[in-house]
This record gives sequence, C-alpha cells and structure tokens, in this order.
Amino acid sequence: MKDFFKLEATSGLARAGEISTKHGKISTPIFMPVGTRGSVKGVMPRDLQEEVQAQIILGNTYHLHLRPTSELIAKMGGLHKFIGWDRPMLTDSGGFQVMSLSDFRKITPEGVKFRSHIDGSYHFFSPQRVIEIENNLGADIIMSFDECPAAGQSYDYVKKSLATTLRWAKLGKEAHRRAGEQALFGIVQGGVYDELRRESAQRLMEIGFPGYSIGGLAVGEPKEDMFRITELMDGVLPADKPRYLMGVGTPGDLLDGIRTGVDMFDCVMPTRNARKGSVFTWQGRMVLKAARYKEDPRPIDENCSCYACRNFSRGYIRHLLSVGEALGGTLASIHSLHFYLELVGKAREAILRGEYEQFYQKHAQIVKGKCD
RNA sequence: GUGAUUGUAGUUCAGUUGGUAGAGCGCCAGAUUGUGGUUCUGGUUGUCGUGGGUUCGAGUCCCAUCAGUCACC
Repeated sequence: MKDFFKLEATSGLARAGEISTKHGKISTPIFMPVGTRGSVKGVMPRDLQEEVQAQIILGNTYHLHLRPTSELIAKMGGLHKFIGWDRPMLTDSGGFQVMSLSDFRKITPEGVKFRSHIDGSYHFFSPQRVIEIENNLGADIIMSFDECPAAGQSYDYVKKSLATTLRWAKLGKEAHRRAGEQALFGIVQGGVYDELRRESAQRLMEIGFPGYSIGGLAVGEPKEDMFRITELMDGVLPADKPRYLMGVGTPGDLLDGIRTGVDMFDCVMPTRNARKGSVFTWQGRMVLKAARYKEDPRPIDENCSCYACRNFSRGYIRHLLSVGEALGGTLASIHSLHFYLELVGKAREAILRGEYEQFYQKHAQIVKGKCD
C-alpha cells in the first residue's frame, strides 16, 4: 500500500501526518470515536461529520461477528454502506473483547475459544478467521488478532503471550485478501516490560505492516508505564508509519500520547461518560449531572462552538440526563466528541507551527483537572 | 351505617416472644481508557398517622381518634 501515510511535521516527538484511504484522508494526530456495534451510540453519522468533524470511526469485529455477523454485512454491501458512513473506518480485531467481555476463554496456538457475552454460546477466533471477518466488513484500517494480557501479568506470561500474538500477526497477514484497500496493522504487546515491548515491535517490523498499534495499555497499569512505553516505541517503530495507541484515553492522555509520538487514539470515554453524565471541556472535566448545575443557564463550555453548546443550557441537558431522556446522552456525546476532535486538531496545528511543547504546557494541566 | 384491613425514609416495603428502626429503588457524591447503554464504589434519608394508657422501656400490647382500601347494608 503506497503513500498510506505521510509524515508532515514534527515538534519534539510529536508528529503531524496524513493517512490516505479509499474513503478519504485523515489528518493526524487524530481521535477516532468508537462505534462498536455499527453506531457511535446516540450520535447520527450526519452529526458526527458536520458537528463533531469526525474523520474516522471504529467498528468492532467481536460485536459485529456475533450480531448481525460479518457475512450479513458483506451481503448488505459492506460496513460503510450498512451503517451509512462514507468516511474512513477502522475495525478492531476482538482480541481485547475476548479478554474483557467473555467469562470463558481458552487460548491455544491456533486461536481462542470463548463464550459470547450475549447468549453464552461458544465461538472460536483464529487469526485467519478474524481477518476473514474484517475483510467481510471492509473497513479501511483493520487490526491483527492479538492476545491482550490483563495488567499485572508476570514477565514469563507476557513473554509467552507475545510469541502467540506475533505468530497470529504473521498468519493474519498471510490470510489477508484485500491488502490493496485495507491497511492491516500489527499490534505491539509486551505488558509493562520494556525489553518485551522492544522485541515485540522489532519482530512485527520484520513481518512488515503499514501501521503499528500499541496494545495492552490502559488496562490497569500505572500511568507512568503507559507513556514510558509510548516514548520507547517512538524510538523503535518506523517514523514513516502511523502509530495507534489502542483504547486511550482521557484528554490528558491524548496530549501525553501525542507528546511521545502517537498518531491515533480511540476511546469510549467521551461517549460513555457523556451518557453517564460527565463531559470534557477545555476547562477540565465536568460532572454535568451534579445538582449544582440544576439551574445553570450557561452552555457546557461557553467557548465551545458545538451544537449542544450553541443551543442548550447545562440545566436542560442535566435534566435530560437525570430523567433518562436519550437526547441528554446525545447532546453530551456531541459536546465531548467535538472537544476531543478540537483538542487533537489544535494539537496538530501546534505541531505544524513547531510549538507543540508550548501548547502542551498551556493546556495539559487544566485539561487533566476538574472544572469549577 | 356495619364489618374487616392498612397507616414505618421521597417511594415500595421489612421489622422476630415489647429493648430508643432496616432493605431495595430513588436521591446525593464519585468512578468509568481497543463500549455487556440494565456496571461499580461511597453517602444521605425517619415527629414509626395522631392523642392517651400499660411498662424500667412501646413501631411492636391496650383505648380513643383521623385517614386510606375492601366487603356488606
């Protein structure tokens, strides 16, 4: 896949670039809203594009395989057509979900047998089958099937798990039938062990992928470990390929990740938290459902230009959230996603100006705190 | 009018042989990192309908009274 990624500028370790796909270009660093089951919960594609300015969203192999199945989606014309989204998409492989959702899993060199969290039925994911599913779905960027160890696993366990992930990455690449239009990423594992992380990255690079994901972080390990590892990866992974820190994170995590050379992020936090009543702003995190906002006529963020902030008060959105009206989650999600996209957008501008560090110093502490 | 029955937290109810009240839900405060939209962790909440009586002590026993519900005249 030629000209998949173009590195445009750097500022310190921070990078600005451009990813090109069949469905359009993506400016990095970028945050990707999560649409697990074929929908970014509560937000219409039109609003994601026009209000949130989302450039790419995620779908999930695990969930879409269980329902409605990738075969059905292929029959319906592929994931883009099925969900009415014409911009780039990425599918996760299900490695994480098999670890985090299933109450049973048996890992063998051939793959993972697991139980569905929906009906308890047994399923088997091999690295080849996962790629077949992702080929059926047809996202622009797809993930290798990996084994994602939980936090706190021993060096020996992680080392062994790593060998499995590497073998699966190779088998998955060989099984990939649409390499010309779907970029398959390898996933770096290795827990919190620098030596294993380095080895994982180098072995993946030997296999060769158009992009590299950093997985197995934000699973409960101390935060210092996360950015020590992303910085370590910056020195190992090729500069001309995008790096994707999977499942991360808070606005502060994005700024720290960008500062250590990460190009892509995804996280359920802005949308899940919004539905549960807390939102993110340039002034910090706000627990919008708190009683102190009951009679507050101001928008969530007075400097925000999103649809929710242009038209509705904190008091109204709080009311919707507390009585369980779906619109509350929708408006709060639109706000937080708009903020996330604005955050990475401004970070990108700062990198292009060569001033990322100043940008970071100005915003990181505030964004990590609580407003009010 | 007669008979029965109920009255305890915002709400639904539990309160053992009388020892100065508990739970779920709600509410309040947090959490949430490759989304199980029904998750987790804390916290708050009472003239026990009212007035008397018995008793060392009454939400628990007795009397009266008020209110609700049901049945029958």
